[in-house]
Amino acid sequence: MPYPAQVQAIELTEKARELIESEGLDRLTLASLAAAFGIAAPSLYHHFKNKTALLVAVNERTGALLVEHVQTSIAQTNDPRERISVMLHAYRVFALANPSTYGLAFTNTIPGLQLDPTFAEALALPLQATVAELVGTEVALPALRGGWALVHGFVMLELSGQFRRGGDLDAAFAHAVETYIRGLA
Amino acid sequence: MPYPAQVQAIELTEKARELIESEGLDRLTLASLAAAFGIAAPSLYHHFKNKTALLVAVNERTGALLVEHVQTSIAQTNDPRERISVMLHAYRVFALANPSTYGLAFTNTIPGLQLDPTFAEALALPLQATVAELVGTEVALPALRGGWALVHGFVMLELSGQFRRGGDLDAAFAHAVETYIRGLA
DNA sequence: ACCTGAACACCGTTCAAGT
DNA sequence: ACCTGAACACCGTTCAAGT
Repeated sequence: MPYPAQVQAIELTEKARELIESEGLDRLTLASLAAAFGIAAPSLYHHFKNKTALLVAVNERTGALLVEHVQTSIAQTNDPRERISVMLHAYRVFALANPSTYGLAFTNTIPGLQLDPTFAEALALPLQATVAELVGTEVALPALRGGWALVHGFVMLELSGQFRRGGDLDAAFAHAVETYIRGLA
Repeated sequence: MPYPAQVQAIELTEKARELIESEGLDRLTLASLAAAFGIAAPSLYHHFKNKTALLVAVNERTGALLVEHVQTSIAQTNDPRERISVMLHAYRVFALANPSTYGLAFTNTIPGLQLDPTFAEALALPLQATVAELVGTEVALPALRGGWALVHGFVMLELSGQFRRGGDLDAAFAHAVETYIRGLA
């Protein structure tokens, strides 16, 4: 017998993303998510295999939003060095604006939560040619990885409150990015 | 009435650290830890306020081990650039050898788990003078933070399996470190 | 002071029964 | 096909009672 679906996987994923960001990951239970749609917790198993699958979907959404945000930022300029700089800064802005879900996407304390393999590629694609232009095709990949590591590490240390000796973190980040790009020459 | 203690907080912390590394964080329950000492789970509350307090203790131990490992490495050389390079490489070696506990120390998905504030200082101390020698006292702090961000980010991306386009990761890391140090000039 | 068994709250998950 | 209440397993935590 047909039964009108009261909820869709995409809505659930988006709501879960919002709840993680507003209430914290530990406050997101299947019961609380279901309650937000007026349904019971077991109903969620018709849309996701289990809670991990739901979180994986959230991470894919986070990755897509990040890629989108970063890609729109690079239209601003054509100079190779500035393009890299703008992209790394845009990346940080997104991470700081979405601390809980960004952190979740890269955590290794919860098993089975890896981001989709195509994510890194989508992120690197618009920059690969630019970087190759600067350092040559051969070292373009390691150079990109270093830049990614720099932003990711800075943001994660920031978000876990490790920079406690004061100082302007915006300036420190800008300095780190400049230093790395200068070293690429 | 006196009752001989069957277990000490330090032993519990160390065993917890080992279990997290060998079995995974999700497999460490208070019952399993207690069972490893032949006692019951509620007994642990005489040594730790709750599970979070136990994990904080584990993180402090991880931080101490990391600082120790990194500090012994820098005795090898006196050249400023090489000192920084050696330290960053030693840092990565430790993180890769202790993936689960290193990740736990910097996760932001579990509330209340921040590392002791003195940790970052202990880590920076032996390098601060060296870096100042290279870039001046004024930018020594941001320069250090950038270096820390680079290693931390690289290792975390490595550990969460984000570098999936092949290539020699050891070489990529060495390249990133060289690039950053070159940029410090 | 330290340890225990019993009990509780919470949460992910399963399932037979409803529409 | 989708949803539900009831039930179960697991785990962190509390507590009164033991040594």
